[in-house]
Amino acid sequence: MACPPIEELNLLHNNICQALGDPKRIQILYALNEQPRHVTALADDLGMPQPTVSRHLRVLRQRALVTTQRDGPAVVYQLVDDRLIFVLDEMRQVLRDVLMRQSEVLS
Amino acid sequence: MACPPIEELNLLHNNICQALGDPKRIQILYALNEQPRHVTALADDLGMPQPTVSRHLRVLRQRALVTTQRDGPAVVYQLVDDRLIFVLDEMRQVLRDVLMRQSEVLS
DNA sequence: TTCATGTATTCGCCTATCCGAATACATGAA
DNA sequence: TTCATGTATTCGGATAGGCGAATACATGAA
Repeated sequence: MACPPIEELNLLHNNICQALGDPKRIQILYALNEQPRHVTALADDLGMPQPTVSRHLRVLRQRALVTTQRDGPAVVYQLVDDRLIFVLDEMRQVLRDVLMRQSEVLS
Repeated sequence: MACPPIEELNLLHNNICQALGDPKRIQILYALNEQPRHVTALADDLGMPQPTVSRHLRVLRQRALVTTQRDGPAVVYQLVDDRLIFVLDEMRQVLRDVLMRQSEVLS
């Protein structure tokens, strides 16, 4: 039950939490969980400019949350670990519950 | 397996991911999980200035991740839901596994 | 080598957020 | 009411991170 050492919390923050710091990156993670994709396919499917997607993917790649694989001139991105989505889903569930309890108190 | 609607992803981002966007706030969440505390106690235990802690707590409070309770002139903060820590621990575990696999590949 | 396709980066600007220092506010006791 | 304690906010400056537009780079086919 002890707090993890500060170095480990910084690791957690730098590698995962910071990567989740933009809603578009969360959207990209969910999209890649649904199916690995080319950069252009992601951009089309999510309605974002290609450079924007590429920049966000770089952030995710630098933090080792996605992996890449060449396919001719294209690059296929995929999630490095399904559990990232599980964790996001759990956060959504916690949020739902918290907001639910909160609205009950207010009523 | 479909992606959640963008509005829900924004909710998730605004309420939780953004709150995890500073390592000091993660530290505070872990500290509060260990034991609910006054602002000053938190500041002392974590070695942060009181206004800094207070500002971070406001962020957590506005996102409903902590609750408050008056105790004379002091204010006791506590985690709104234990699962927040479970989620953080799971993220740490995923990160450990990913980094482990990565170092195996490199060797 | 040249071109078409697909991806990554750079630039400049703008906004968000952090911090330290100072100060304002809230509570309860005397 | 006044004071001591504890908490919250404001201010200014610094930094980080986002975006659009333009451009550079990489790959494979011809």
